[in-house]
Amino acid sequence: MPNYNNMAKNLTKRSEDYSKWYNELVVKADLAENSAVRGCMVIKPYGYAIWEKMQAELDRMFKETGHQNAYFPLFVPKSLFEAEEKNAEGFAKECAVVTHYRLQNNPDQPGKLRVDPKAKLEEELVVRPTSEAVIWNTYKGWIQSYRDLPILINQWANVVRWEMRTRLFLRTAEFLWQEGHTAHATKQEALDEAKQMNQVYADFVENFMAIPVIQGTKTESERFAGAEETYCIEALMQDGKALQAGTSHFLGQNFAKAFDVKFMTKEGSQAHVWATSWGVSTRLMGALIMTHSDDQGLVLPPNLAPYHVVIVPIYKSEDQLNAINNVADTIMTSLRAKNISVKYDNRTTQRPGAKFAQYELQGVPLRIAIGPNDLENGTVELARRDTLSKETIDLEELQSKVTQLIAEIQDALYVKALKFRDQHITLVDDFEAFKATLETKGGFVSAHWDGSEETEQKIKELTKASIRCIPMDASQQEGKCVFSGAPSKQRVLFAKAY
RNA sequence: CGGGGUGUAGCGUAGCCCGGUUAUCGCGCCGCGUUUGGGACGCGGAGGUCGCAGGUUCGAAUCCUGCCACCCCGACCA
Repeated sequence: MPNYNNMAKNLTKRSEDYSKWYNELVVKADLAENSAVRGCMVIKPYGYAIWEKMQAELDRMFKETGHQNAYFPLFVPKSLFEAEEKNAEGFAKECAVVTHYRLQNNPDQPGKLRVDPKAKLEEELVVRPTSEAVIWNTYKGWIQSYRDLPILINQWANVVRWEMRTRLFLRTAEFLWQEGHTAHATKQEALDEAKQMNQVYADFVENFMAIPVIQGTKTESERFAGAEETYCIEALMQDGKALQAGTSHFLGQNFAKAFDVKFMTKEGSQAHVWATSWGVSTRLMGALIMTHSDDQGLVLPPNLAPYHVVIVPIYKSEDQLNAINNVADTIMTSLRAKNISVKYDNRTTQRPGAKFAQYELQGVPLRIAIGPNDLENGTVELARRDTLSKETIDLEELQSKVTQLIAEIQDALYVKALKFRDQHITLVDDFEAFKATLETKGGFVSAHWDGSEETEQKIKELTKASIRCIPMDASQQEGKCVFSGAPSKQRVLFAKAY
């Protein structure tokens, strides 16, 4: 029996039946035998359906907060890319670069192609690792007056970061995400926007994905390249490692200055605009898996499940199947009337046991089984995925029961994850305990820090734990740095992270 | 780019040290039949450049050399 739990806890583990498990959602891209394009993933329909649910809800939330969608080019001319120095420096090591625009037949190897040396680009194009450069270059032409502000735009796109090492879901070479880029007349407005969007992420991840998060700010060394402040949401996975689930950056005037984006104020003077950017990616699907899944496979919160309920018929004869089909039709009509999505699996090519196992692997929240006994008694068997419990209930109660359970499961998943997370936040005041906690228990360690980058680095070297965030809601408290003993005003959260 | 490991059917593997019939087994796949309340069973069948190139040999999955790819650990990172 493969240990699916380990796979759920740690997506990086390679194991006998690993592929069978994640194959429900994605497969590793197998592009070409000697291709350098590795660490990309193919998102299969079932996995993509989950992503679409996430997209739809985020999109709704963005629009509710006044944002609009737009789309910007994939290619960034090198000269634009390097305009904001810190940003360019931060991403330079992981850029894919287009140098040519044409292939031709290879005279030395008939039937093969080669890059046409005459088709060299005058200026190389960087495949966007993020879109600040392209977008700010564009905003420059859109902004003249305070009347043009704010600009509140989001784009759904793919980006490429040529990481040295990739991890399925968590760090693929190409990934899907959304990136919001806003421009404001005042510093305060931009700060409020960055915080607001971090709050939107926190709400989405907690309420919709049932994953508890901690909001905070990043230390300078963990900050986004080119940002003045990075807000983040941090989640804890079942294996005790932290995962950065989303970030929202206050960019100050760095990009406005780099791209010369100025506007005329009400008072008639020229000023640089203030900026934010914020994003979440398909990495959230990794967070979903590593937070909720168990030995039998995925566990999906109802909000994200491509279908809430699956109906499996159990029959011996064709007559029975026909009778069950009728009952299933009635059930589907009744549930769909309550906006519950239902799949009826009456394939004759699979046996019930195989179907049960498949839908558990897929994490479908509720399963209804209808068999000969149920036909006789006017009942169905209702099983929930999160607790793996089953009960027999009357058909008349089904609609209300399912409606109630869907809300209950969404809630139960969050509560369970929250309990686990809270049990894995350990307050620590000396370095020995700090190390011991990380070794034996994992999770977040809440400790005092003297605020110096040097201490942060040393701790990382010694324990592999980094400062995940400086929590936003933490109370001020006098203390001594867990490493240096220097005075500190607030605890921060350390953890080993993905 | 450093340190370690692995490449045999769609997936997972045995065989390799010690060279010798037609390359092993399981899952999956196809056909027929019996089955169907938790991943069915029986019988039959299809599927292989043994990572690639070269060498040694009467003979190479097995030994030698070179190359390539992938995995794990580091540095990098959402």
